[in-house]
Amino acid sequence: MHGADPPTRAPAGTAALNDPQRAAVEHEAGPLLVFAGAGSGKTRVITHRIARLLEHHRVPPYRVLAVTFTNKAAAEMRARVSALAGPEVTSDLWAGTFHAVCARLLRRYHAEVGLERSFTIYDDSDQRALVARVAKTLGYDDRQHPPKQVLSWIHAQKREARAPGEAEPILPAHAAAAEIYGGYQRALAAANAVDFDDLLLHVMRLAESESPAGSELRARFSHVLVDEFQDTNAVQYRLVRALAARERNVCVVGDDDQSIYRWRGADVRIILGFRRDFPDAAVVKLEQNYRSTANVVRAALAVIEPAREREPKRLWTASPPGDPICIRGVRDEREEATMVVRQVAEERARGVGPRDIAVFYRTHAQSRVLEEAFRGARIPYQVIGGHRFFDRAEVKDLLAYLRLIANPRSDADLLRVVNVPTRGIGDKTIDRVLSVAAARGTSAWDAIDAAASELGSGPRSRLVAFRDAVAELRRAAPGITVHDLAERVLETTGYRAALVKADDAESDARLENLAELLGSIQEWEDETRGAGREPELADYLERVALASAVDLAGDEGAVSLMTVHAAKGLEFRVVLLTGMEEEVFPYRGLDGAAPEELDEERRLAYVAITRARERLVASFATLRTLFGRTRWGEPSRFLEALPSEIVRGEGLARDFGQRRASSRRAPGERWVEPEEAACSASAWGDDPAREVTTARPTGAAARSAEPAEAPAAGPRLRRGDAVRHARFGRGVVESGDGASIVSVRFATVGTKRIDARFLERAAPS
DNA sequence: AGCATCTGTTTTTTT
DNA sequence: AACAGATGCT
Repeated sequence: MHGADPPTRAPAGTAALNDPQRAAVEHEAGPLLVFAGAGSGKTRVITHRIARLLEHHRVPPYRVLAVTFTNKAAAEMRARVSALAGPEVTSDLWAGTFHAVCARLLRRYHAEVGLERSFTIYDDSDQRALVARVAKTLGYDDRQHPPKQVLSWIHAQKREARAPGEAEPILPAHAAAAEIYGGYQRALAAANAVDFDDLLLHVMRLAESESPAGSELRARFSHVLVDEFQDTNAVQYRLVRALAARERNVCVVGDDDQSIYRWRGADVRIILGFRRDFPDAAVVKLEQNYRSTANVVRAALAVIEPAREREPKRLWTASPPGDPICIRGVRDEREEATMVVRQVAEERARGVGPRDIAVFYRTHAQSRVLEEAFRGARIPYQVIGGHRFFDRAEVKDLLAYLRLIANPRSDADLLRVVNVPTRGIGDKTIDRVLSVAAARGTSAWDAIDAAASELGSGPRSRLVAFRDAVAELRRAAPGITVHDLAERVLETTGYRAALVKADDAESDARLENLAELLGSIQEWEDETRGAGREPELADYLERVALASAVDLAGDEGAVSLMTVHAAKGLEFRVVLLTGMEEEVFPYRGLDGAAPEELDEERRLAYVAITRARERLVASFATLRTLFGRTRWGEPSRFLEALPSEIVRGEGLARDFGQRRASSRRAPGERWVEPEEAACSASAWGDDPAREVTTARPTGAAARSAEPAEAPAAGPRLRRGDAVRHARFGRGVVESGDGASIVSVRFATVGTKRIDARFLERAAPS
């Protein structure tokens, strides 16, 4: 499913489907629930089923809705249906993520929910900024009500389809949050904007309503198919139920073992809800895995089986055992990165293509060391997700201009660019405009004229000039391509000129990024025309707003680095699973993990393992620095769970037992025998550097990177302690709780932040 | 207005 | 360790 690999294992054609697959494909009418184990040919079933609906049952393509987890998956589905049923039918097929499908429907039914057709989709930072602004207007202190927390509470409400008035204030702070929620929704409406949740909520409410649009929506699709159903939230489910209400031809496909998005409102119990709402649903279980070797399947089962509350099922495979699971203990994350790079080089030498190799980690923070190693080894790689291209300031600026042109009422965008580049529109002027807007309940754009009359002539003329510049671009927009519009923005706003004038390394980089953005716009326009549609600004902005990490990944011949979450739905010949230590994976936040959370980690590990077709290499580090903390790590319980007969390397369960038993090893003890550590001796075994890299640190003096337990720290200092510094003299600790850096107020030089090692205790004055 | 600096803050996972 | 946001300074 990743890259251009055709499905090689299960042959094409309906005849080649196995029994349950065929049952799911040929299921005639009415609700259908498919439990699809990892690698069980789920995508085949969905594509064959759609092709059959189109060909055999003569269902018009525009009456089929297929919801996928990423837009890339939708595109692939389209392509595969085309291959089966002919290309002409699939352009009218409705296929996309919940969000993309709803955005498209909203462009049609915008008036019914009080939006203009050109509404803007607010991303995370837009949302947070808006919450902060609303909270401030309502007079709330942002320390007492941090926008981030308020926003996440608002999201929690919206995921349960609760309007501001219906929200449940459990804590006192929630009353404030509820009020902010109300103001937030009003501000969105004034800005002709929606957030991600609104895309779903608006359409759900419409589809459940008795309005003409509601009945139209309920009759619109004769068949609704939902992939990755286990990660559906309450709103998404209600939406599906409503859209399928008329004909009840709803087919949901999922795997409760792969439910990994509880934290954003997905609820496996939705499957129970489905069975309640559609008691007559046919149930099909796809249990044969075609993707992976038997060893990989066994490993995956060993990890998932202890999970509570699983749908009874039995994943099996007819594949040969294949290579054992390779487990590698390394000293720290740097050595892990070295190991990963070598393994990749070895796989490449064996003829495995770069696209067939993936490196997984639990959190994005782990990617940096890996990236450095890849760069050092000059191996092409791409990071999926993480710090995104579209997060860069200059890219956001240009997009903000484009969004403002499409929808001038979008306050978030106006505020972002009104003084970028600097044009003498300062805080005072902006405050004026905002307070007029707030007083009238309009957007900032609509308040400009009224506000301008209250301003002095200088600020007024600058503000009006900005308004006219945007208005002029807006007039020009329909007549030119998106690319040319973006180009014109850079020219007429002076944005490019400002960067050229600055003439330093940073502005050069920014210009390059902008050139890249322009190039990608051009590329998108070419693609869109190639698909026979006229590229429109609104479509482009929507695509940018709703693209997932995987959607944005190029198809270059590069090794992919990604979080396990991003790997969902993908597969690779070789998977390198890094950071397999307790606390890292399973991830343990500050508070101890609840059992449900641990189960989610378990399912996440299951997803990770089942991505591998041929080979799985898992690594753990004795010492890991993450989020600025260096700590000892123990091998993950998910490694311990693996049966020793399918494992090679030093991952045998009894080794773990020994290591557990002796929490502190004897100084100088080697716990990695080189012969054992080498899963394939060729690349890893015969390296002179191995002595250094695989031996565990011999006591505290071995390296400069020390674990938190044995820091080379000065005295443990607390607030109020009197200290002495060689140069600054006497001082008093102002903050710091035993950490190595403390803040000290000196009599001589004022307050300094300083490493505790340079301090000694002094007698209290 | 704009810069620098400092501070606190944050890091699970994302449409 | 890295970042964003805020504050204070020029």
